[in-house]
Amino acid sequence: MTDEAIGKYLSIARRAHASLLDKQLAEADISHGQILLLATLYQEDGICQQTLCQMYNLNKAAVGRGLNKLSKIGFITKEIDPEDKRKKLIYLTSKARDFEAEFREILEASEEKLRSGLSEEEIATFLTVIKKICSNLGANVENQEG
Amino acid sequence: MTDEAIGKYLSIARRAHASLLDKQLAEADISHGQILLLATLYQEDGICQQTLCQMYNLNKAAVGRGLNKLSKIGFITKEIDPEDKRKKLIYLTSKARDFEAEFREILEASEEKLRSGLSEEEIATFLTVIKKICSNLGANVENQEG
DNA sequence: TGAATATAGTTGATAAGTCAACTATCTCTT
DNA sequence: AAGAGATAGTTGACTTATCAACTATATTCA
Repeated sequence: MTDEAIGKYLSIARRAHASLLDKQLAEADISHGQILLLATLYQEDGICQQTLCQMYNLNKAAVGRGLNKLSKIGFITKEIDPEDKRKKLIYLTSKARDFEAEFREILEASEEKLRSGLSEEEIATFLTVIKKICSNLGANVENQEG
Repeated sequence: MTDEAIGKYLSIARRAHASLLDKQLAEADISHGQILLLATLYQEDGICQQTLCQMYNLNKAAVGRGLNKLSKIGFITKEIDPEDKRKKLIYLTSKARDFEAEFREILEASEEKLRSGLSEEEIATFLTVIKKICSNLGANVENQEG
């Protein structure tokens, strides 16, 4: 089990973080599965689902269902790409835009909590290592800024 | 989103790792949800479910269901603790014992894959940081050896 | 002793993710 | 142009996990 340590802590840390996010976003009717999607759309909307899959190494079914939840709370619309009718382009609604500042605050607060007591150097190494782990596992995460 | 980096990579790495483990353990009818439980029982069985909850900050329903799966494939039995009839003590079967060596090999191989290309020092820092993150998140992971 | 409370485990509802099968559209090759 | 194969998205079945409600047993304390 000593040998299993990295996998073990990935599991524990991920669950704990997801729980925290769920609590902090419960009022907004958002849960952790929608966070990466929404955060990405705040940076750039009008993208298609496949793009989101690639950015996070997420299954297309997971992306489709996550977006459906955002759609149900009126945060996004899907429009068929006129240039390729297989694709659906995802656009944020004004309701989503109104939530952006609050969303950022919540995310920043949770990231602060995660990082508390850690030095800049430790965090930098951690990020380098976890990216390498992702790539070792075949999760070719799109590098949108480092 | 730069600020969200740690949470993002925790999610990506954990999913990728779980997928890998599922593939490697599929033949044995085991999936990633049973790994921490089984690995712990190989170290020490005759413990109760609550102990497993505490070690991994896992919900008791999750532990109960994970153990039910191990029970279905004939890997464990549950016996009521004669000293406290609320508790059920979990024991490995001989079928589980027969699988131990193979299980260890699979786990070690997956951990090797995770770690490839990383220095001892990077891994040490990574483990220190992720443990700190767990504790920042309130996941008070029991320290069974470091 | 007996009532209130705490603890161990189970069950039901729900969320998030995987895989595989499916539809629809597009592209490539001949 | 037509058919084969690739790509985008949806749906169904399944796994892991959460929370809340429940049962059963233990403990505490009045």
